[in-house]
Amino acid sequence: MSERRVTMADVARKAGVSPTTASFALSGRTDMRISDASRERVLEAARELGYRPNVTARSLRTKSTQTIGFVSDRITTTPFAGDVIRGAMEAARERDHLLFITEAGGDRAAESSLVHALLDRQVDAVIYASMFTRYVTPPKELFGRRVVLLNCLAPGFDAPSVVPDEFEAGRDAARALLAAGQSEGIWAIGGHQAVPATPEGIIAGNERMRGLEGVLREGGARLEGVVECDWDTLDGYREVSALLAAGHRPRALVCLADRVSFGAYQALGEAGLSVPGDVSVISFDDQDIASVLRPALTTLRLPHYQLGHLAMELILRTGPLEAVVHRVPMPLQSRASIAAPTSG
Amino acid sequence: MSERRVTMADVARKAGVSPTTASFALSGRTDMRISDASRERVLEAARELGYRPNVTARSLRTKSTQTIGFVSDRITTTPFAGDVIRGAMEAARERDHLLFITEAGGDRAAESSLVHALLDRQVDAVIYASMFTRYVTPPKELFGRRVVLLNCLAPGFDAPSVVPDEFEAGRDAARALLAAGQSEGIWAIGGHQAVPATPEGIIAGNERMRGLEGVLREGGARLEGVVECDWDTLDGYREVSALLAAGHRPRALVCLADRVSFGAYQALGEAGLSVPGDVSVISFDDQDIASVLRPALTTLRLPHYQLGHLAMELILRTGPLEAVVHRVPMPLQSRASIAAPTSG
DNA sequence: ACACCTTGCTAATACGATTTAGCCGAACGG
DNA sequence: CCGTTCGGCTAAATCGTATTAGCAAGGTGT
Repeated sequence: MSERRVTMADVARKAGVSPTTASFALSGRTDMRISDASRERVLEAARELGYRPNVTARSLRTKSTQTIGFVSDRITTTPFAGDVIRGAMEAARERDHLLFITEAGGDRAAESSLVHALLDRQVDAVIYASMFTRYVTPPKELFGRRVVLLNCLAPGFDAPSVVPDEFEAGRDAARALLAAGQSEGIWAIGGHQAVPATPEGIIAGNERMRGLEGVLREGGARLEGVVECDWDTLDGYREVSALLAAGHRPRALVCLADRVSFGAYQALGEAGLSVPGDVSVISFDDQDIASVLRPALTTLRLPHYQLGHLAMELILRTGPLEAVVHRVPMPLQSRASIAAPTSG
Repeated sequence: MSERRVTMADVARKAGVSPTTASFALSGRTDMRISDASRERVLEAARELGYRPNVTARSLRTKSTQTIGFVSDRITTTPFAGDVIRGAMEAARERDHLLFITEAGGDRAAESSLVHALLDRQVDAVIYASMFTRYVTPPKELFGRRVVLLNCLAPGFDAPSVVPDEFEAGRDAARALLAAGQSEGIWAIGGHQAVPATPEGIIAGNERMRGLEGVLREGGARLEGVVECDWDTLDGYREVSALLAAGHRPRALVCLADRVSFGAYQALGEAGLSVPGDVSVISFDDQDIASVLRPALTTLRLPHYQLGHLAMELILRTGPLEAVVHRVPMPLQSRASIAAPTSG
């Protein structure tokens, strides 16, 4: 890319020393003795010439490119968005690293070839990310490499995982409801089964439900019912409408995803029920719409940024990686959709 | 990263030829004569050993890293999202290139240091992107480099720009309204002025308005009024409420951004007006919520993916880059928010 | 006076590729 | 029979940096 860069040889020449001396002076290493005078002259020359080391050339010897690869199935979809990348990027920047971003779109062959492309460029490590929490089997090219799994689990694959703490989030949802005085007429919308149309239910759904039911039980309360539905707006709308049509009068809805809440709002509105006056609603994810809805939705936020940040931090930590599962808290976003039950 | 990679020397040894021969055989160059037999043996050896060239080592000589840098102010915000990156990434992948993604968060110093980090890694070119269409002055480190400006314009900076065709989108909005029979009581919500709170209005707003008014005029129609407001949901809600409270009865609303439409929907709903029965609504951007709203919003889509894709295509085209402005069409997403005017 | 350290530096090599220059033998033309 | 060409290969240099090995000068201890 255009005019020749200043090399270390240029700096050495200008400072009147050998490249070896220049190298040691610039890297600031003390195990080789360089006089203060020489060191000063080298640094001065480097400054004047605007010298910047060529990282790729350096990596030939040092084996470190200060570069990390990021492989994901899909980064563009709503639930698992750019915040993950941003978190990883900023953690990388704090340590002068740069991030290659790739996306395989769920195609195994593409995934392999992207991993190769990364390894060909000598990345120091790879973040293998999924857009919703699930079990994965990373491509064989990654075996034995420095890898962190982001938002996914791979039993038998020797690498740490970073995932949201869905279980604790379920517990917090229950606590929020109990704290508001809600203990009866609580329905869960979204269910805990593996729903083919929305595979994030497999892990997230089960954990959230487990946490939720546990705390309700401890608090002497229980779910009045569980409605299975796909984790999308349309199905949320349909299932809550059906629930109301069947004559049920819930006091609180725990929607397993914000998209479901959005559908629930519509169904409740059409039935003339107000949120949170007649029905409290709490859900999970904190997508963008959650804060824009009227009333604003109380929800447990998927900590996208923190997930990305922690994954990168782990990678940049020196020493070997331990195959541990790191659970990142899902903070409660307290907004306007929860209230005390009306005495009616 | 772990076990030693197979090098070209290994391949040459196994094939019983010199590294030189191996290099020529593998690169498939014909200007050096290699017998078919030798070539075959080299390729076979490479296959058996699973040889992959070390791109960073190669780049030392060739000066090409097959690597592009992406610098943006912010990629995570809603309006200008991951689709841009995806477009750029896929275009890169088609040509075996990889993308460094960076984000400066609007900080000039951070921007400079990120550009340095990219150049230190010998990127072949840089995409300089803005999250909304505006005038920029790229950091001086990029002068004289191979650069494409994405979603921004920099007069005096010798590089091509890729931007959405806002003007033509304005014209298409007017055409859609006229085609539905709407020619009276048309209000523009959002205005064409530079609104400090929402700087995307500076270019996008003006162009959209210019196109809109032009076609209306050609069609013998005109705007009944223009309401200035910030490009967000809250202000859209307020201004449309105020408009209705002042006794106006618009037949069609052209909202300059989807977020404004969302607020307009709320205001119209509260006033007992239905979309599109009483009032047609069309807007710009096609954010995620546009298709989820009831009725689904007709809008002109910001072609994020295409912008990213074209920018990368330009970069990977051989030959020098011409400082031309490329305008990418904003396709009309025809949904349910436009209808013929009621005779009332 | 001699061996021995210490200080402060440089020469040379390595990293993994590409590329230039050149070598050897066979064929070919006159 | 000699000079030239051509096919098929290799040696060596190069890219920009890091690192190992070693060298010369001066001081120190005995």
